[in-house]
Amino acid sequence: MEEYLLRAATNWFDGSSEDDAELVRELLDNESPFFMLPDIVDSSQNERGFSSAEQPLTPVNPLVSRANVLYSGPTIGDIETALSFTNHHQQQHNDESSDMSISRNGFSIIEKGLSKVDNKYTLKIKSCGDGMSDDGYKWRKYGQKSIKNSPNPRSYYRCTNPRCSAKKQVERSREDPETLIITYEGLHLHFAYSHFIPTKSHTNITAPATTATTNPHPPSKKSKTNSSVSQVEDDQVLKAQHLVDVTNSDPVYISPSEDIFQQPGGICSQGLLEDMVPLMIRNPSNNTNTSYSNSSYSSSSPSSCSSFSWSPNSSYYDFDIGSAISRAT
DNA sequence: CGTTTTTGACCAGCGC
DNA sequence: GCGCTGGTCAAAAACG
Repeated sequence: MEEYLLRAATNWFDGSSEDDAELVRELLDNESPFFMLPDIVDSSQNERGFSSAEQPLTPVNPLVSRANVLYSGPTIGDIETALSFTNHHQQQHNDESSDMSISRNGFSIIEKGLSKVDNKYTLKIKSCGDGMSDDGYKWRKYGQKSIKNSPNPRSYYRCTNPRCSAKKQVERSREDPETLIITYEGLHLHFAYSHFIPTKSHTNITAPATTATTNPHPPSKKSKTNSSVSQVEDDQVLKAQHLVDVTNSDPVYISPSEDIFQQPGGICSQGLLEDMVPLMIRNPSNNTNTSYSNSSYSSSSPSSCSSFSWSPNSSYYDFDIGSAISRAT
């Protein structure tokens, strides 16, 4: 299956770049700690999700249509709908099963929800007690800044996957010290690639009509460094968009509020922040059973792309999410 | 010893 | 131009 994907993916990139092929090979490596196929990883017969020729190709085709979601993106309305669903669902879930309930993890409630500004998602969540958040990705802290007139520093994180440009900032709300403000930026493309599954018509590459309206990186970057990062991201986005439009010259937007809910276990499939953010707060409690399991993966990297866990054992005043995650695991 | 975190320095944008 | 601020870098320290 991997060879099939690689061959097809190489075709998607016009076969002009070995780097592209290398990239796809890496991204499609099911043993990569950065990558998993969430729809099948929870197979009880195969801990790693897939490895044999028995894995049929046809079931992945729906993912192609789901890939169209990537750059059309959920709207705030979708997210709000999802959030309202989550609150209801979580209540039911807690009634039925208490092992992973949010309250037992000392965390929490979506207090103020999610907003989107300049293609950045700002998530405000209220922590209970000394709880800290872990959105399921492995982040590397690259900076911390004291904010004027605020006792709480802001921490900067990058996705540990070198191919991925996703970033987030975490700070504690000035108004409410129990509220964490997490700002997500960029895309978990290394995860998204997994869902660009080819079909028989995969040679039909068209220019994406949605680029202008869905480009996650508006030309508002300030610094030189940001510009270079933006360039890389744009490059990745362009590559991904080639993939997105592989099978459908007339992309159909699939509302996540309809589509993701139909997935077994409600697991996020795209891994894009636009999808991950609403999803991970929508369904934080039932991903443990489907979390990535790979003994070769470093013990310091607890996260799978679709797992979602809270890390209750951390210092409230340290305000260091990354450290909290590491310590908790 | 390799990896991750810390933290001061540096840089660019912005307002005055 | 200058100072402030936010974001990033990178060397040192800490960690496992």
